[in-house]
Amino acid sequence: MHAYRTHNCAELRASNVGSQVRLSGWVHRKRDHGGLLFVDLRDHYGLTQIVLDIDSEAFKILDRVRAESVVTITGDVVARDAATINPNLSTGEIEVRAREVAVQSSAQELPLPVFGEADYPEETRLKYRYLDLRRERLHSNIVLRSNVISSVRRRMIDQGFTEFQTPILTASSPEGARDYLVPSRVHPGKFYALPQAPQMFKQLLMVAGFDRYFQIAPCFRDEDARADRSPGEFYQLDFEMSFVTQDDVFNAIEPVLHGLFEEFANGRSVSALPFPRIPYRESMLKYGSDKPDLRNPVLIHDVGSHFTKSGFGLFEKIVGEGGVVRAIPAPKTAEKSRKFFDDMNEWARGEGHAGLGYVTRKGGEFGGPIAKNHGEEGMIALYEAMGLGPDDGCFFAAGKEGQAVKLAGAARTRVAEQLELIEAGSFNFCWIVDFPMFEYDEDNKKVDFSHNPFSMPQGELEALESMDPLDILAFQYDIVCNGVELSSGAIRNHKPEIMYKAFEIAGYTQEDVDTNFAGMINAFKFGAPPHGGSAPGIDRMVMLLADEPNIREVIVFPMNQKAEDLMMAAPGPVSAKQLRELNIRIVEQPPKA
RNA sequence: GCGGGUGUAGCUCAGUUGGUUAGAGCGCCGGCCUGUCACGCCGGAGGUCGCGGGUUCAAGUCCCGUCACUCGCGCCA
Repeated sequence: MHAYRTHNCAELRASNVGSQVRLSGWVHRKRDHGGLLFVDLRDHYGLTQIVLDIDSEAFKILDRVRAESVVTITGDVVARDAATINPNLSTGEIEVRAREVAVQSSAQELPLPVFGEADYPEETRLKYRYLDLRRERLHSNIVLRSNVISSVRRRMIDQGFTEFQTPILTASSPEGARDYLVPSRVHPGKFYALPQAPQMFKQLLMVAGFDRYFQIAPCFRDEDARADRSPGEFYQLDFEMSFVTQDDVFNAIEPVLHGLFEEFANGRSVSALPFPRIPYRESMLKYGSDKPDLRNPVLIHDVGSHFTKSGFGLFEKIVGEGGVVRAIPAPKTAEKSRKFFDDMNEWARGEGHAGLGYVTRKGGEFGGPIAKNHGEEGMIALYEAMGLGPDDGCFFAAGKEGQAVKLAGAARTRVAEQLELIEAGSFNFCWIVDFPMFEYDEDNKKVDFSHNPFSMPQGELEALESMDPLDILAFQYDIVCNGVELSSGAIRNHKPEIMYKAFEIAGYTQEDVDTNFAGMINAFKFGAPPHGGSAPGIDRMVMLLADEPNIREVIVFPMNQKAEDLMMAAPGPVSAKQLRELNIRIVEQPPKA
């Protein structure tokens, strides 16, 4: 008989009754009846009930061990009485009557119970991650993650992509985040950077003629965390394709994402192919965001033209000064109290906005100061333009365009949450396309790249030379699901002369480009194919599929919000010897340990 | 860097207007129990109320500061 097990803890059935078996696992739960002891033995696969009689040697041993100790049980599979069958357990028709017990590892009192579904503080969960990982929800999330990754890999290979590994110790790449730096021992004073993404490498692989690249790529960015953004490191499905247009990229990756989400949807619906394509400007107007949640049916309207001459002086003034007025419908709110509308306004102020105006409507009757001053005739025209009904209320975000768009977008989300309008159980995908190539940087009073400087401008060199830079669009796109940005991508700029020109518009010289992006710009001078790609975030996809609100729930060993690993105690100090070898001196002592 | 929330037993939490010895459930320790599967019953141990200062006859509770965790803003395409 095998030293540890003949079966796993989810395997035994009525057909095994009569056989002698050996099981190993964790003591999940004990139920001591004095003369009789039940133990739920747990492993990765499931639970099996062990029974021990008071007079057995095994009883004395198991009676003493605490929950989460690891034991090996040898015994006989017996059928349960009809009355004691547990239908909630795959092994519920049988139990194992123990003859021998070996304690492989006994557990101390636990800082974090494994049994049950209670919530525990993040700090405890992270410090004792290996215990948290034994718990059902987290355990199955991590298994889901593994299944998602192998499905992605299979689907990409089926689409003709080839998997590569690119360097982890490299030079800074052109993403905009802070780099993680690694000091070089061999070159005192010089540093490697961990890749924020394998951007340049994948483009160089296209130059090298590999045609279709992908990688489940670790990416490192030294930026602060969010609920959907793990600090430090994350994984992308990074891919790149040669001789493609934007539509070719969409057509290649859409079936992968669609198939993947269908595979793990578990009854939830997935947007039909092809996914909707929404121009950036339209998205900012209708959804107030470049990552719209299409499960939310509320659409924002640009209504400034209704207020060029209005009894409501504030909006007239804002429009007159070049500002905008955006309306956010609040459908079927006739029965909502005044408090609902006032609370929304209060919330907007709390978010740092000047306020969120509103109009109420009940049975066709308008209410609120805006309606009163603007006049019924004007309100009817406004409602007709938006297609709103006799019991629909409406909120207004007014001011400078940037601010108003932001407020309108946030209000759209909040209205839908409050009114419970967001469709449950669906994955709604869309592409956001036609991002602007440049934007005006208010801080530095100059034109700068709005996203990736290596995107191909629509219209190429001719556009760069003839158009107002702020009107130039790029072959740059984002894929969004349920309001979560999965990734951005682009058709790349593979022509040095266009690159130099684009950088010139953003205020960089040819020399700047040549020094900072030497590897890539040189490569483009020796025959580069047109190419493009994208890099959907793996963690975020798993998060959506697992229906988890926090990205830590789908990462096996995550760091906390302050980018610390509480279990491994990282980051930590290093020895003086290590620092000497690296020619590094700490100039400022940290405040305290 | 900024703003919100939280911090009381190993864990999850309650604790009224500031008022007696700070409670409950789970877990732990001891005892009882032969059919439980969140087993049940009896008993027990376990507390720097995050930390520091202040107000007060009296502080878990009020005030100031500080720390930790977390959510958001900034940042991150």
